[in-house]
Amino acid sequence: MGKEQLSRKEREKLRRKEDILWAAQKCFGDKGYHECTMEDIAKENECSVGSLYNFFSGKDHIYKEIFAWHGERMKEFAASFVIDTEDPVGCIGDYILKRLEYGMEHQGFLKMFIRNHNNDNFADESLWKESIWPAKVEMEKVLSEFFRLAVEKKIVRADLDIEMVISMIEHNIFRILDEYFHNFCPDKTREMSLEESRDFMMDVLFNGISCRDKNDK
Amino acid sequence: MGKEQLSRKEREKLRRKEDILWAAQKCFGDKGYHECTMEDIAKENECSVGSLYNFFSGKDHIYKEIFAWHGERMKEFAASFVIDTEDPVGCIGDYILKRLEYGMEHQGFLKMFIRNHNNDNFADESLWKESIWPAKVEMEKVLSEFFRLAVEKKIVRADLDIEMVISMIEHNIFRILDEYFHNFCPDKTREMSLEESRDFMMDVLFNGISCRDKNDK
DNA sequence: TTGAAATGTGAATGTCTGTTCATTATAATG
DNA sequence: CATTATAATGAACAGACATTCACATTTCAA
Repeated sequence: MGKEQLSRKEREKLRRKEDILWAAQKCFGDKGYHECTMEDIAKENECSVGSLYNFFSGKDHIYKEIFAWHGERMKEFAASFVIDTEDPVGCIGDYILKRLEYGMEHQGFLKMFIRNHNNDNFADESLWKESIWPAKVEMEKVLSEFFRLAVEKKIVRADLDIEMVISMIEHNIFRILDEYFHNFCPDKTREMSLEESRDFMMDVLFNGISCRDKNDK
Repeated sequence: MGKEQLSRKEREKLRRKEDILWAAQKCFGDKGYHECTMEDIAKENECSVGSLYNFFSGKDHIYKEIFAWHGERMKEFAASFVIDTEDPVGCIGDYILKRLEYGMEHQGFLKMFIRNHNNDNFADESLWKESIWPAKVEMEKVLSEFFRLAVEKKIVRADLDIEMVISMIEHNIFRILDEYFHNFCPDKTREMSLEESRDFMMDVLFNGISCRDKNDK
């Protein structure tokens, strides 16, 4: 990303755009696309409704920009992984933890993401296909490579459909974040760190829940 | 449910109500609460908008009735399970398959359910708490009992938080149904029966993805 | 300090859609 | 068939909200 050809003016404008995106992300995340009004966003950003239109052509433009922004981020995220051929399982653990951390840092977006995944909001196929799908593919390629290595090293069973396993992991990541975000059930004061959640998930995934032959693990 | 104290009139009225619920479920499922208009529902049900108001007080009343209806169904579903103390794992497999079948039979509702779970639509807490939560609890109690037995019989590891495992299973059920409903990725012609999906999920869950000591399972 | 360009503002506008209701059609009854 | 009760209809109404725009405020170079 060429950065220094921007004048101060331009940089300021960009920053203000990102402020709006941030505020909007929070609103969309909390309420969903339709329940979130332009006034909500304006209030969250401490500006007037009209101002929003100085930066974006409309509500769905804002919505799409949020996805585009994170699409880029996710691609960078995928590209940032280095493969440690000695320890593919460690890499997988790393990957999962980083995904969880990203989710925690961007709650608003994650909620938008999950909702959109469930086809909600204005069902704009292109939004999904253009911004997020390619990034998702990149990320899954990374996992895929780790698993290829793990199978090669006979750490992971060779008889499984790895794409399925990856899909399970992806959904599990959302499940964990889900449980952090929602508090449907405040009676369970399940205080678990992201690391612990990750470890639990990997324990079950790799070792299974069956007792081992002798006693148990 | 006392059934025969209803006159023919009343039964007809009830049937027409259920017709509307069915049509509405399809629309809400396809489009989500806000994108689905009363006219959509009327069209789907082949009647006029005004007619809907002869049976329901408004749009959200219809929405809530759908949840209430399925809440009842889910409670019956939970109550219908008989515990085979000899084979808890078989029971678990049965449970999962039946859940998948129910999901396939009620796609519209399932999509509504997932959306609502993600806090979308008109965020009416009471709807969730009153109709679905109790039913969900009942269903999870069934699974819980199966697992208690399985642990007792030393089939399943005793060192795991079973509630977590159940949560994983529940989400996996949605994941599988999700993949059946959506076709984001039409290149994968992954033709898998519900049984196969269930078996895959249980294989991974019980045995894990790691290679066994000698070779593999 | 000044004036012109950029940015901010919120009341006014138009559209979309849930709801109502006067009217028409259908069914039930004797 | 005549009469009454019940249900269906869709045009009209009302409110919510995205968008616009005329005007106010700020910024900043000269």
